[in-house]
Parts: sequence; structure tokens; C-alpha cells
Amino acid sequence: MFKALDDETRRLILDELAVRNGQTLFEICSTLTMRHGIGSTRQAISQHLAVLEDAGLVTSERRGRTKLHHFDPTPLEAIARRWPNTRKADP
Amino acid sequence: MFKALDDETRRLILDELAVRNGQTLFEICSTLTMRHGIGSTRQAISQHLAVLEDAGLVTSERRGRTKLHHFDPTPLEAIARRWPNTRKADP
DNA sequence: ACGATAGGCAAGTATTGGCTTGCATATCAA
DNA sequence: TTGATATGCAAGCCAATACTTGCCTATCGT
Repeated sequence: MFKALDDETRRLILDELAVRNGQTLFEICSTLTMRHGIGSTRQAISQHLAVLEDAGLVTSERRGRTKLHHFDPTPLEAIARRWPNTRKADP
Repeated sequence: MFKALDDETRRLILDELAVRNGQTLFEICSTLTMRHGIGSTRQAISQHLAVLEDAGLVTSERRGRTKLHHFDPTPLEAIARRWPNTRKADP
């Protein structure tokens, strides 16, 4: 999962899905090109989505010939759970 | 910062510093070897610590010929801030 | 001063990962 | 069915990076 987050393009994909869930691959490509200057090809984005799906950060459902992608922030909770704030504890 | 988290050894270093702050480089090397099976050299761990420091996740202070390392979870808050839980929002 | 301890710097290697290219599959509309 | 749309698969290329090796600097104890 940490690997999935270690890429600005993938983080932007999560941003866009957080704004509008259920986007298709082509929609994501368009949005990334429009709102950010991402000029990646469809295949590149597809591979990014595969990484995000493997990490459990994105779920997908086929709808005919399209595939709708949804952002699932659940795995992010593991981060806060692993390193709870200990700032007040030590000098 | 996400790059810094994308490495199990570095994550283990944060774990150990969260347990006991202010460890030196050699202490961290020992702990990683003892508690986890990490057989990395001192230089490898040193480079990991440099990455963690660049990410702001670790601070350090020189104490004579030793260098004490402290875990700072503050940058992690950016994750929760960037993707607040939207699960309840959409189908 | 001298040896020992704690750490830093830098170059080389080898693996990983992001991206492209080319072709294949599946669904819809006419 | 046929063409167009939407996506999947796989091999190859290139840059980033984790790790090692070897040497150097600084601090402490005696």
C-alpha cells in the first residue's frame, strides 16, 4: 500500500476519485490531463489503477464495456493505527 | 515523504523509534537485527535515516560522537488531511 | 598521542518501477 | 455483422533506488 502511495500520479488519481467517484479509465485520463499537466498514456494510468487496486485503495466494477473506479480510503487507517501520535510523550 | 514510507526497513525504523526514542545509529542497527531479521549494514541504515530525515519523519541531534534520532509523526497528518474519510458519502 | 568507537562520503552495482509500444479482447451502435 | 469504443496483456527500455565496498573524519578514554 505504501508503494501505491509513493507516486504523485497515483495520489492525484486518488484525489480525483475522492472528488468524483465511479470514473472510468478514460475519464481519469482526461481529468488528469485537464486539471494537472499529466500527459501519461492510457496504459500508464491503467497500470497505476492496477497498483491502487492491489493496495485496496481503489475498487472497480465492470459496467458493460466500461470499468468504474471507486476510492476506498480504508487502508489508510492502518497508517494512523501503526504510528499513533506520540509527540506529547517524549522530549 | 511517501517515498520514505515506501520501504519496510524504514517503516521498521519508525516502529523502533516510536517504542524508544533517541536511539543512535548503532542501536538502531542492533535492534533491527535482533527484533526483525534485518541484516543490513550500518551504511544502509544510515542512508535510510537520511531519507527519513529529509521527509521530516525523523529528527536528530548530535551528542558528542553519537547522533540521537527521534521519530516525528507530524508529516503523517498530511495523509489524513489529504484524504478525509469519504466512505459514507457515496455508494 | 594513540587506539577505539561512532559516524560520514562517494562510487559502483543490481534490482525495481514507470512508461511505452504493439497487439488482443470485449461490448455497443448502426 | 461491422466498425468503433473501452479496456487488457506482455515484452522491452530507461531512470530511480537500495545496497555494498572502501576510505575518511571526529570524538572519547587511557
